[in-house]
Amino acid sequence: MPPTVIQPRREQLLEAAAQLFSSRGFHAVGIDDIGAAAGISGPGVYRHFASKQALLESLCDRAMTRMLDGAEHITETVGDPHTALESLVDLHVAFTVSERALIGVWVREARSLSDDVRRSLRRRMRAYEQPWLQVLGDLREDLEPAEVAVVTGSTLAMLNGTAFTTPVVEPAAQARLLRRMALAALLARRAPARRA
Amino acid sequence: MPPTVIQPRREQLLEAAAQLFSSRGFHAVGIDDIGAAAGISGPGVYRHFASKQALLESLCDRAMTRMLDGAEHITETVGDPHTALESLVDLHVAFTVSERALIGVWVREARSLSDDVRRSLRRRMRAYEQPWLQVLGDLREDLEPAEVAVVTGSTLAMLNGTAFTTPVVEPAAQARLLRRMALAALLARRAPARRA
DNA sequence: CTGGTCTGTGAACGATCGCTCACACGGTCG
DNA sequence: CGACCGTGTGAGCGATCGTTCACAGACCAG
Repeated sequence: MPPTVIQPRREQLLEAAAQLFSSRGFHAVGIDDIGAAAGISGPGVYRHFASKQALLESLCDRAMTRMLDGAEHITETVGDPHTALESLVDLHVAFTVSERALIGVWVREARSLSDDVRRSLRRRMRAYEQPWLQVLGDLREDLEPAEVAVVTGSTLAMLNGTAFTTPVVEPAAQARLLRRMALAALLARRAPARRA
Repeated sequence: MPPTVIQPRREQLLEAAAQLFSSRGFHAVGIDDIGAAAGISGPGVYRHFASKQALLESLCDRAMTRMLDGAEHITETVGDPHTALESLVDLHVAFTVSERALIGVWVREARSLSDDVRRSLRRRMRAYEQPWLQVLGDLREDLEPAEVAVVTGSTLAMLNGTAFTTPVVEPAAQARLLRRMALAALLARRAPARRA
């Protein structure tokens, strides 16, 4: 990606809104703030988006689309459940470091969406979790399906949680740590081996 | 008021605000909503709290106080680092199931606090994490202090994340699952043992 | 009864904010 | 050139909402 590319105004607005919504919250950000952050001011935003809600919807839709794009790519190409799980974890970890703002918006501001849009996104989210449930269900025959869902959801919550804290180690090291923790949490069975 | 009132009005308001803020978000909840949920309406809230902000501050302060109360109790009574870590995990898991609303408010609405209040709470949060860092630092000599902080923060994020999803298994089973996952994530070392 | 405090109410004010509108400027096309 | 269109602006409208205010009933003291 070349530095300082002149992005179209619409892309600038989405980028600015992602940052602002993620750091200050949807309701605390004004249209003027978003416009100003993108180089225009106030009502000029409405030349590119129908409403502030539409901006939020575009952001959440974008986050979900990017997640789904990668997830489908995994399940087709991998056979071994264990390596498939590792690939899923790697993918999501990479997503959390490259799309921090989008994750923050999705996790914290989904409540500000209209009911039907939120339902649609929740459905797509379940589709994203589907390969996780599939693979983990094969690897964890000690768990009920509902428990598999809890383990998956909690692991994703851990990874997404990095969007709320300012990174304190270099991204690569953080990614390695998160990968290891996620796999350990996903595969933790009863009576964990206490080392002497 | 009918004699159904057992809790003082102030407590009812805090309870109502916790539920509403957690489910709908601070900015999306009106003073009238809070009052109505507590049996009074509108400006009557201002007989008990100076402002809507003050209500949010009371809630976050309460969440932090309850967490800190238990955490100090642990580090004094336990010597073995491993059992101390288990106690810390058990305590936080119990907290996430008993105080879902407060956690949801703290995690998602801390941005709506004034700067000084938020700083004060962050400082107390670091105090809460202190025993975690201490104990985990002893158990994980393979990690830098910064990495210990990342592991601790990610684990807490996983546990707190349960406040965002509707529970799908019974609380006791969920608590067992979370406990196991948290300990596995905290103690996951390099090259996790792949069982044959 | 009189005065005071506590807790509640409805009405209204003031500020914020999302959004609309009339207008302006710079292209491109017929 | 004139017409159109995409994109920008400042002014302003309308609605929401946090907050204040004047007032009222309950209770208690003297």
